[in-house]
Amino acid sequence: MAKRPPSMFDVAQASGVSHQTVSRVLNNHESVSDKTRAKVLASMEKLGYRPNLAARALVTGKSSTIGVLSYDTTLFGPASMLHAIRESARDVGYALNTVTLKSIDRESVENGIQELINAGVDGLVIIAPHYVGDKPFSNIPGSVPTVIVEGEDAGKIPSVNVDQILGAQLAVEHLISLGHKRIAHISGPENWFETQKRIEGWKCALDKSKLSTKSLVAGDWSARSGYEATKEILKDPKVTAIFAANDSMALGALKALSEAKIAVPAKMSLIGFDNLPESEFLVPELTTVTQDFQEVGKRSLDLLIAQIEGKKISTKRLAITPTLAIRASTAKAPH
Amino acid sequence: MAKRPPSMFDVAQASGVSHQTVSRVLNNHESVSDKTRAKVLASMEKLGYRPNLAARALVTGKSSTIGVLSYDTTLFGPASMLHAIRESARDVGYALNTVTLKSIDRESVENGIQELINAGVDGLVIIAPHYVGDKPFSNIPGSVPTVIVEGEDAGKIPSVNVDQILGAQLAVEHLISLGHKRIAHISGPENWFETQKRIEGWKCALDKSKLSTKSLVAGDWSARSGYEATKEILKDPKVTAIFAANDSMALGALKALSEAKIAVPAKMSLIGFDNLPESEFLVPELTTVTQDFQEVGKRSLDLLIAQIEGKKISTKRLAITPTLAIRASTAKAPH
DNA sequence: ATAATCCCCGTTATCGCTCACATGGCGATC
DNA sequence: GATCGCCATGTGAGCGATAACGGGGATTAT
Repeated sequence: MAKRPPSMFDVAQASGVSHQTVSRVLNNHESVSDKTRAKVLASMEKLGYRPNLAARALVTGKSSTIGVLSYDTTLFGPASMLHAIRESARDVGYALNTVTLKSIDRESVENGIQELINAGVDGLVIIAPHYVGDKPFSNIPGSVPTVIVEGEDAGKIPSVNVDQILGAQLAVEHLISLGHKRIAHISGPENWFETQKRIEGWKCALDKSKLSTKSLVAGDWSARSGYEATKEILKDPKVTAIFAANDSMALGALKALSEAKIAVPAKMSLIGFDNLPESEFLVPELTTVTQDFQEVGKRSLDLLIAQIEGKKISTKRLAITPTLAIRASTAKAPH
Repeated sequence: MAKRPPSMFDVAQASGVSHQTVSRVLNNHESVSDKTRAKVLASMEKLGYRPNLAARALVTGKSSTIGVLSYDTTLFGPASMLHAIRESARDVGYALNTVTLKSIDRESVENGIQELINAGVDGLVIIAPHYVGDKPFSNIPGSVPTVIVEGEDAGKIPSVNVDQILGAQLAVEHLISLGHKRIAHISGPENWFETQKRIEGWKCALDKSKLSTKSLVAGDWSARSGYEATKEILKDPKVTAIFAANDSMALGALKALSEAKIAVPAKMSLIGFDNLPESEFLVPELTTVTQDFQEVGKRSLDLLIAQIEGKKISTKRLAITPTLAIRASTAKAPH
């Protein structure tokens, strides 16, 4: 027999004031004398009063919830991002309503967005690492504050991105500086935003040094795909360095190289992307690019909250700078 | 100028019925003629009507949201679990409100629970891999349906667990069957539930075979800690096999063994726990224990929904059976 | 002493929905 | 043909909070 939990009226009655005064205390309204405030707070404590969020949401039209649309959250990147966003959101008093997509066709993206909007979120964070075709996110009502993370530009929606091109350039230029001439790339799946940017950075760095041979094999972020891709790459004996678009694929590459009895870094240099906590403990320790997910999460939430609170936003495009962690898997080119 | 979105009354007016009829259509109530139903649905479509969840939650007292209390969701285990729960929840029409804990003292656990309850969740999934001291979760009102995942028994709260003891036994017995006599264990942090269970399974298996030497070093799930722990273990030259309590630590162990020039599995067998997607591509491929997180998530949600809907629950303790994935990192003991 | 001004607090309406109950119509029953 | 009963629909209340406005009492100004 769960009896009805105490409402404002119960608290009001218990402390001999009106429910409105209770509401004022709750919202830290100023025009309440210290004495009554204390009285009300005492009654709230005594009765174990908890405000009913649904009722508040109904009347204010604000749910104090932000919606996050994401993709496979078992992957290190999305998981870290989500975690960072959650932490930031909690700090500013927002709950999270997360929808994860299984596939990323246009329809499921729109469904996910619709679902979140129906749930009454105050704002939207879209972790959109894929290209979804033309007019993405067209069904977001203009009234819903939105931030896009790691996604393609979508009109005037603010976005936060790690500078993927720069990250790839850092990696490849490091290899070039070590004297490598033929640097293969294991990319992510074609329809990912990050994939394209990293390819672009890789190509750009090669072009800058007039290295025209660009051997590219696409993976799917998994270790298995890195393993397979590397076997493919090894058909060209001139390749002396591999830039994998993430650490998992680099790990798979390591296995393929080991099976082919090609020493890393003596005969082949290898570089990854993401800096998994484990990467430092691979054999050999993996040189990789570090993205500050924490920072991305924090920044995107700042941007979102600013919109929700109706503040003017100065920067619409925020780029986070990645850094290179140089470790043992890269060395001077052989010869 | 965001004008007010259409409400039931708008739909009612547009289709010439009462708001109550609209409500009935919305909730698939039977006593509505096909003709009016169609008419109402058409108006809803035309006006772009979306039910206001907050209003519904207010009057029904149900939010169609379940709360999840979890720990560091960047770890593979919790992340997978969370993902599975989210999928299952969505399938049955529930949203998720997740709170992640930074530390796991009793107070933050209770705060987290309180926070979720205040938010009006219909049920609670507590992923509680730690021992939190006595009377954990004591502040959960009896009226809030709850399921504990991977946690210690807490009175009459239903729980779903992977059989960690069995998992550890499988691992250790596999090593024993290969002739290993001295099998060291790298455990997780002491205050984790899983740590204790895996230690128990390890000890139990050793006892069964009358192996009395039990060298145990505690790690913290990280690759680094596995690396350090292994260096410690190697001080005893009689150890021929290591059972690490998760794959990340096993990966760290691999590095320490490589540095000590101890061949795996020729001189040392190594076994992990979790079966990370990457583990199959380590060098050598890692033998490990597989937990079906998907299943755990699905089962726990079933249990929760059953409670929410007031059904009788037959099983209060659900154990999921782990399996052993035998790969290249384990082999016959040397000599 | 009277008017003006604040400060505190109460009254009433409202958000969008569901629940409990009332009502009208039509066929079946005797 | 009057009674019953069921089906389809409407009416009114109320969920628990905030918003807008109104009003008494003490303080200050005139």
